Amino acid sequence: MPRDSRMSRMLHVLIHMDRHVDRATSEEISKMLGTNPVVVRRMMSGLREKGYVTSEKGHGGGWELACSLDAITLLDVYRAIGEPPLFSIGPHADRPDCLVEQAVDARMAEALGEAEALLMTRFETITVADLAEDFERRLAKHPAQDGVDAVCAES
Amino acid sequence: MPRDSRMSRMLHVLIHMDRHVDRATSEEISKMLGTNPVVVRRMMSGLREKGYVTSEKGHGGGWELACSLDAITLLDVYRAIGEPPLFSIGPHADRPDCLVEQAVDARMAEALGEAEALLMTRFETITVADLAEDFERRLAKHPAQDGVDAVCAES
DNA sequence: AGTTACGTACTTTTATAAGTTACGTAACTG
DNA sequence: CAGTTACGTAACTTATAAAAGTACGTAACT
Repeated sequence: MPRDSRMSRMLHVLIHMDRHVDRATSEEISKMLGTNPVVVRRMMSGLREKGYVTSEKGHGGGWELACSLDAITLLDVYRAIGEPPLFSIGPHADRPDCLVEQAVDARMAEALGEAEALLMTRFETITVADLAEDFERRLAKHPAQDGVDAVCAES
Repeated sequence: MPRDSRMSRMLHVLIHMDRHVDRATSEEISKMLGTNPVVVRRMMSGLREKGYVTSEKGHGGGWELACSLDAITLLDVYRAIGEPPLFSIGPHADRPDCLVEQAVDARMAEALGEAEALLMTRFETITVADLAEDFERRLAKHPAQDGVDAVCAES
């Protein structure tokens, strides 16, 4: 199974919307991400529910940022996309009968839980605005490519 | 894709081999885990390469523990099964052209890397013997089920 | 020689993220 | 108000990577 890239893609979109466009349709965003408008709507609906973006139907409709990027943390985005499973390792059975397995799984879960907690605190301290600044710094170091060309050539 | 449960299963096997049997064939182990002997050989081959178990062919052959459980940490087992990917979230592209994406992915990788590092240090401090002790404690609290019955009823 | 059991290349199955189709609804345009 | 644009969403299909399974080879013992 492919790895879940929704979080990375949503961050990508948020920064683009802040820096490069006032409003964008799902169609436009989907071209930027190299995907399909329906996929975009699906991914962005979680962000809308949390109030980070708004959507308008009909002529001149599309998506718009509803707040400043420094008001959105990576944790917010992670939650907005539905807190997908973090780890690709884990126990074999949900409720094993074997006591050995129970002991093994409990300790593994403990260690994984600590790692998850750390990741969540890291996500909480990073705002999307921080990432946008990272981007600006990268842009400054790539003077050869100007403006939009350095951005989403293919994505 | 199903979640990778090899680590949990290998720990399970190591503890069983220490407590309940001197030597076990892949066939026997596979019944314990509810799987196929080939799967067992594949999973255990990494442990053999690291010297934690030995295997013998032919009559009376099978698998045997080659060291004490307190000499094996969870990190050792994680490495022995080939250090599989830990996370099920990640970037969409391997080497994105877009500078926004690069900035996003870099920070995400940093946070994930810290979580991974923490998990590795936790794995390093836990020995398989620690898990075996956890198991003994659980067994003491379940006097109704005796011996092997409390172990791998189905697994 | 016959049997047991590991070793491994190759094939099949399965889980899940991603993508697609189809159709509904809301909002703007002329 | 008819036509067009664009989001909303359920249902279905595809792609892909991990895991499981099959087949056959080899080593070791009786």
